[in-house]
This record gives sequence, C-alpha cells and structure tokens, in this order.
Amino acid sequence: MSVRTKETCNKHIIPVRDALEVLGGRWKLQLLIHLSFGPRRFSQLAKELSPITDRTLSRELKSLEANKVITRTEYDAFPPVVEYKITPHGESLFAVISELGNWGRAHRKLIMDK
Amino acid sequence: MSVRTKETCNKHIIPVRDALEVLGGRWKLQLLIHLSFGPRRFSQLAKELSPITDRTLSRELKSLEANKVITRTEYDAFPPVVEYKITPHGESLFAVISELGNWGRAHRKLIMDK
DNA sequence: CTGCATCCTTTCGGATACTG
DNA sequence: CAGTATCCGAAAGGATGCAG
Repeated sequence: MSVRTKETCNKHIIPVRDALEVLGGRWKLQLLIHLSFGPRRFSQLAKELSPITDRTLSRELKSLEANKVITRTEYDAFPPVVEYKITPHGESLFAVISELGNWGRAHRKLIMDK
Repeated sequence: MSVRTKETCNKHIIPVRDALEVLGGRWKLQLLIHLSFGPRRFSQLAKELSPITDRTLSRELKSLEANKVITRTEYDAFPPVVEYKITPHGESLFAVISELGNWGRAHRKLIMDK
C-alpha cells in the first residue's frame, strides 16, 4: 500500500524542508552555535560573526525568534540592552546538526580524498 | 581548553554547511526521495517532479552526481537511454534526512499549534 | 546600543528555443 | 530521448545612512 504519489512524497518532504528553512542561509547555523555557548547581546554577536552586517544580523535573529529556537529579551535601560538566548526547542536542533556534521565529514573525506 | 574562536567554530560549521549544500535548493531532496524507490530515467524524473524544467533537472542531477550521491549511466542505444541511481553514499543520507524530518514535524507542531 | 530604511549586487531557478 | 544555450525575473544578502 501507500503508492508513491506526489502526495505521499510530499508528506515526507515537507517536514524536512521546514527544518532546512530554519537552518538555511549563510548565518543561522553560526548564530545557533555561538548562542549554544550562552546568551549574547546584539553587538557581541555582530562582533563574533563579523563580517555580518547589522541589517542581516537583525533579520536572521528575527527569523530564529519567529521559529522559537531563540528568545529575545529587552532590558529597560539606556543605552538599550537586548539579550538573545537559545530555547529548549533550539537545543533540540543540535542533535540534528550533529548528524549533519557527521555526514558532512564523511562526505568531505569521500569528495576530497583520492 | 579549546576556546571558542572563529576557527574552532568553523570546524563545527563547515561539515554541516557541506551537508546542507548537498541537500539545498528546491529539488535535490525530492530527487533523492524519488530515486530511493529505484533507478530512474531522465524523462521519468521530469514527469514525476513536474513542473521542473529540463534545464533545472539537468543541473540538479549533475550536482548530485558531482557529490557522488547518485550515478549516471548511459546505455548505448538510439534513442539514448540514461539511468540515474542512488549510491551507498547517497543512501547514507537518508538517516540524516529522517532526523531532519523528525525535527521538522516537532517544529511544525510547535509553530502551528496553539 | 540596537536596529530599521533604502538601495544595490549576486545568486537561483524558470521560460523558451534548439541539438546529437 | 536527453539534454544544452540564452535570456530573464525573483529573492537573498550586503553597503550605507539614519533613528529611538
């Protein structure tokens, strides 16, 4: 049963695409890894991920926040203080990222060697 | 030891980016899933992945072939017959894809629900 | 300090037409 | 049948400047 129709294929593909969208692009992964070491402020991240631009950093952080893998906390102070922090849902991504990394290492070995 | 420098971070990030590059884009994942059911010819894939264009299908197949996750076999016949097939290295990707799918499902639940 | 507005470049993928 | 060549539009991402 369960013929391979476009619909049954999509049922497999859609969740994977969802995940790839959360991780996709040049910066989200790096952001996540840096935040895995602890909460960070905007300017800290800007420095650590240099040469990222403010605009891009802002956009990426919003995307991660919308996907609930990080939180944004604004403290009432002047000058402003904002802290970004990984959520449990974000932590759960690291198992997946680690698998991707393992495959990537095997892949690099296969492609580069010999 | 092992401070969190840009270099140590990159050591984690680069293999993951390698993996994401192999899977990235609109079509590679679908291609892989269709090929997981058995070898396919160019026109079969074109039909199954409709509305993909010939040009795009051709490009994506070349990319997967370059990454050694599929093979391309040309049979001497007229009209031409070409068969695409997943490699063992390609098969090993499905464990990763499955993990991505699991996370994606949990993610969708979290984002869509409530 | 945090971050948005505007503009610009680069990249990705699609449309159409054509070939061995 | 299995592609390639050329052209093009949409989208992602960067540079610069300004604001609360």
